[in-house]
Parts: sequence; structure tokens; C-alpha cells
Amino acid sequence: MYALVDLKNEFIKKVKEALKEKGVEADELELLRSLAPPPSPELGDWGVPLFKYAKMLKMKPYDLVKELSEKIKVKGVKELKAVGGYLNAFVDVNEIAKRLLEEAIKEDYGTWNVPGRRVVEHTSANPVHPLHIGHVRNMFLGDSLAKILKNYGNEVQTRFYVNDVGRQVTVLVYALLKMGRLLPPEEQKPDHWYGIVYSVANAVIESKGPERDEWVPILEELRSKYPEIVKELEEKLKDKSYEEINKEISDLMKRYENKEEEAVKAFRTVVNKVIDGFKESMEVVGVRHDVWDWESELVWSGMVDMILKKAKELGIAKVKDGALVIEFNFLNDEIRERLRIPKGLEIPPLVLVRSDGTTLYTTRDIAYTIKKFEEFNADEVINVIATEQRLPQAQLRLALWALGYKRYAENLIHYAYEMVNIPGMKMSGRRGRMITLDWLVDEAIKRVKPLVEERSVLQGEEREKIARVVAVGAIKYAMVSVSKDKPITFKWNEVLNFERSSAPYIQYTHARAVGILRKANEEVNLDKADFSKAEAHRELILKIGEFPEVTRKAAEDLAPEKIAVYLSELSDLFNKFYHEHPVSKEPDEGYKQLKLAMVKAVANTLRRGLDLLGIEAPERM
RNA sequence: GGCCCCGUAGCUCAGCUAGGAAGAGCGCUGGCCUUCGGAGCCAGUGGUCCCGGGUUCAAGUCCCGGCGGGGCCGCCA
Repeated sequence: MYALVDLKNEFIKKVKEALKEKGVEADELELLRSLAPPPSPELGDWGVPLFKYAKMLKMKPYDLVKELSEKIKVKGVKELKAVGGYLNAFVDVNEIAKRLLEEAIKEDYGTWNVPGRRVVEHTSANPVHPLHIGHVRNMFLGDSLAKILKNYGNEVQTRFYVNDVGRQVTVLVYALLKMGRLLPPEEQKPDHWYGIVYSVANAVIESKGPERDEWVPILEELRSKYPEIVKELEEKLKDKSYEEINKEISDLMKRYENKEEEAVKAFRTVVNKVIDGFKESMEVVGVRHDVWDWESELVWSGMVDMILKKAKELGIAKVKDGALVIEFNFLNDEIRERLRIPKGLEIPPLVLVRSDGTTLYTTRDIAYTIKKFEEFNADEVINVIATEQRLPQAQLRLALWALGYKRYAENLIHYAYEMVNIPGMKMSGRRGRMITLDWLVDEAIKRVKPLVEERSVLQGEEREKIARVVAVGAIKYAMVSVSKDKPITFKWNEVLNFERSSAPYIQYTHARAVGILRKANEEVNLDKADFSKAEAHRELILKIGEFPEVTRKAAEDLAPEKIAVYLSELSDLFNKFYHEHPVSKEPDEGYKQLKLAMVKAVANTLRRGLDLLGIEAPERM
């Protein structure tokens, strides 16, 4: 346990005991939760409201609090103060500073040992176009969540689901087969090339269909950008009707699901190339997955068939208009509660098998969920998926429940996040309109460069590298510092803000702290430190001490933004300290050692925190 | 039409799970022309917490009813 955690627990325990002597039972957890800093520092470091207990005892709140403040004694708390109905505590910073700083300068500061096995599936983009800005939020949230949970003590596995089965890839492969070349031109990044072919294919096909009025303008837009590809595909498909094309796509899809050699070769050639592109993009921003799962493998391994067989045997699925469908008639309030499905939400039937015999995404996702739980022996599976997929995710949990996988259904978490908007632009992969991750990173670096030129202490290659670290950090921070329930509007001037509440600001603060340590050129020696001077820096020391509670809370609530906010606050306090209190020029050796320990603790905490957000903490910039 | 999310300072947001003492950054105004890195520091400015009811000693937070914005309701995902 950590210094401040123990101290809070001890304080609350004493409060509980004192209340018990007065004759009321208090819930320790409830007291602990209500413990919060008062509005201003002269009122105390922490306060706990006791109105409720005063009422139970038929006392005036102040009288109760006053009485307790005189009775309770806690080592590490130097004073208790009664303010209205609040019992406020002043921490004896001199008393706790040694242990607190000892903990804070360790490599593993802020880690926990809470057992648990969790799978985090994230990013999982359709392999038909490059990663785009929507995936960026998904990726950085998922990556940070995995790191936060590992830090919490969990065994964590990250997985990427390759959707190589289904209508979307089939459209792409179909178009490529018609064009007679599966591979992209040498000079082009594969995912980008396929993205163009995919959007053109969609437009060419759909402008023959019932929604042609909508699609013709899109096709013309694409024609102006990629005239050769549009022309080529139009030529190849000119004799075919919309219905014929769809029949051929459906046949191709079936051939792949049936693992026919030629289809396999085509699909795999294409999808592998796209995945190479994904990996290349993710490498630039430092995101890697532990396991890559291929949707087709689920089909070929017989897992999907097993699900279908089971559904039929259990009598939960029936044939309707030639398709195999689950209806969720069994759904009641208890199941809704357990599977976190809103009371009034109507759940439409789920089609498991189309009338043409092919399966759907959600069907395969049932098999995939089972695989994720079983292969890793997971307690919980977290799917990082956009909020717009709430309904299919609910259907997935219900289908698992109906099939008898109740534990999996209950422990499958849809980590739903809101969209990322670009002002004045409606993104659409099918329409070839998107902000790609690759472009985003390049553009950010380009914009950051002049700013780095102005300020950086570095030269040459190192300076180039810092521009990338700052640019990527800024994007990550923008994605991860806002709660997942709020849509993000992506604006460069907000994302590339270098002032407070930004990754560059925190990175800079870290570099400053490390700079002091580098110049001091001596090992921090806590035995020589004079802790009687700690009181003068109470705010900063207490803030450093909060870090473990923040990492724990971030893990429990799956909330990376809590770390982001904390790091920003810690940076603010450190910068104030930096400005007012010279460290290396401190004449008093004991005091200097204390200050050095604080600086080291700050540097370490900032680095650890940035790690949890997946953001690099450079030592110079 | 049904359901989900959001609505807090001019702007971007924290606080809502678990009721308890209205917060931060940006912006704006003025100062620090820099003894360890000014991506910084100091001071000031700014709020019917969308509206209306209810529960409570206490509501930004819980409940009910509205309003505004976004999303979803497909043999797509």
C-alpha cells in the first residue's frame, strides 16, 4: 500500500470508531468516498461531511464534528478542524514525506497487484481502407486501457480482429479480380491504394442500384480524383446489372467462407497487404497488438457452424424467409439488468445466416467472443467499439446468453466511445472520404516542426524525432483526455495547443525536471534529506502522493482521462515550484536533497503517467 | 415514433457511478524582459450548472416531465 492510501484509511477508521462510541454505525467505504479536499487549503487537506450522523445522533453537526476533532488522534495528521458539518484534516507532511517520496521515486510507483485476466480488443478496422481518425480514438483508448489495467495488476491481452469475411472485403476483392490485379502499385502504401479501389467499386456498383441518385454524384467526385480506376472498373462491369453483380459478390463470399483455394488466395493476398499497411501506421504511433485474429479462421475451424448447430438444437433460432434468425422473446427485466441492456430498448431479431447461406458479422462475433474468453481464460473481455454499434453489441450479448454462455454474456463489456468529427466534413469509408491516421500524423509533424524549431534545445536528427514525439503525443492526449461519452471535434489549433493541459506541456515539464537531475549530477539520497522542510511544499508532495489512487481509479472506472487530468495538475504544481525554489543552488544540503527527491519523484510520476497514456516522455526536447 | 449519449464561465472540458463546501485550461486585462529550459511564472476577469417540478437537513449530482444537439433502430457493421 501507499503512504496516502494508508493515511486516509487510518483516518477514516478512527472516524468510524469514534462514531461507534457515540452510538452510530458508519460505512467505512462511504466515508472514504465522501472524503474530499475542502474548497480552500486553509480549511484542510481533506474533509469528510458528517451531517448524516449528526442527524442520527440528534446533534448539531458542528457539535459532533467539534467533539470528534478533539478526540481523534492519527499519526500523520497534525490537526483536525471542525468547519460546519465537516471534519477536516491537515496532513502532517513532514511526518509522511519520507515514505511518500521513497515510494514515488521507485520504478514501479503507482502499480497495484489486483488479480484479473482481461482481453482488450481494439482498433479492428475493416481491411478495406487505411486507418482513419475514428480508429485513432479507438486505438489510443484501447492501448491506454490495456496499459492501465496491466498497471493495476491484471494479466492483459490485446487483440485485433481482422474482418476478412463479409460483404465489404468481398466487394474489394471482387473489384480487384475484375481488374485482374490483386497487388497495389509498388510506390503506393497498400492500404491507401485498396481504399481507393474499394470506394470506387462501391460507387460504380451502387450507381447501378436502387440508391443510384445518391451514388452518382459520389462516383463523379471519385472520377475527378481517380479517373483511370473509375474508367477501368466501369468498363469491366459495364455489361452487368446490379443484381448480377450482387449475385457474383455473394458467390465469391460463399467461396471464401467455404475455403475454396482460389478465393482464399485472392482474399489473403489482399488482406495481408492491407494489414501490413495497418501495422506500418501503428508502428509510427507506437501501438502493437498481442494477437491478430482472422475472422475467416473462425468460419473454417467450424466454430461458427458449431454455434449454428447449437442454436438450432436449442430451438432458439428458426428459419424465416430462408434466413436463420434468433428472436429474443425470452428477454425479461432480469436479463436486461444483468446484460446491461436498457429497459425500453427494443431488440430486433438477429439474422445468423442470410438466405443465400452466408453468415453475418455478428454471428461470427459470437464465435469470436467465445474464443477470446477461452483462449486467454479471461474474466472479462472489453470490446472497444464505437457507440453507434450499441445495438449489435447488445444482440451479441443476448445471443451468447441464449446459447448458454451466460458468464461470457455478462462479462463482455462494450466500451462505447463517441465519434470524432471533422468540422465541415462527413466521413465515409465507402465514399472514400476520410482523414487517415497517416495523413494526420504527417500533418501534425509538419505543423509542429516550426514550433519545435523555435524552442527546442536539440539539433538535427534528435530535433526531427522530437517533432514526431510531440505531434503524436498531442494527438494521443487529445483523444484520451476527454471522456469517451463526449464527441470530439478535431481542430488543429486545439489539438496542437502546447500550453497547459496538453501532452507537450507535460512532456516539457518532465524534461525540465529531468534537466535539474542531470545538472545536479548526483544520486538522490533520501537519508540525507531534511524532511522538516517538507511542509513548505505540502501541495506538491500531496499531489505526488495521489498518483497511485489515480491509477487505481482509472483502472476501476476504465477512464484514461483521469490520468490525463492528474498529469496536467501535477505539472502545474511542479512548474510553480520550479519557478520559486532553486534546487541545484540550494545551499542547505539536507534541504537540497529533499528538493532533489521531489524533483525525481515528479519526473518519475510524469513518466509513469505518460506511459499509461501511451505517450513518450523525452528527457530533452 | 422508440431507445442511448451529451447540455456546467465567451470557448474546450472536469465534477454526476456512490447527493455534502461550484473547478481547470484557453481567451481577455495587467505584470515577470528570464539566477536549474519563458512550451514557464504572478495577479485580475468570468457561472439562472438547459428549463420546470419532486425527494432530501443538503441536488450540478437522484426521480419525473420538457427543450436543444449527436447517434442507433438493415439478410451493413
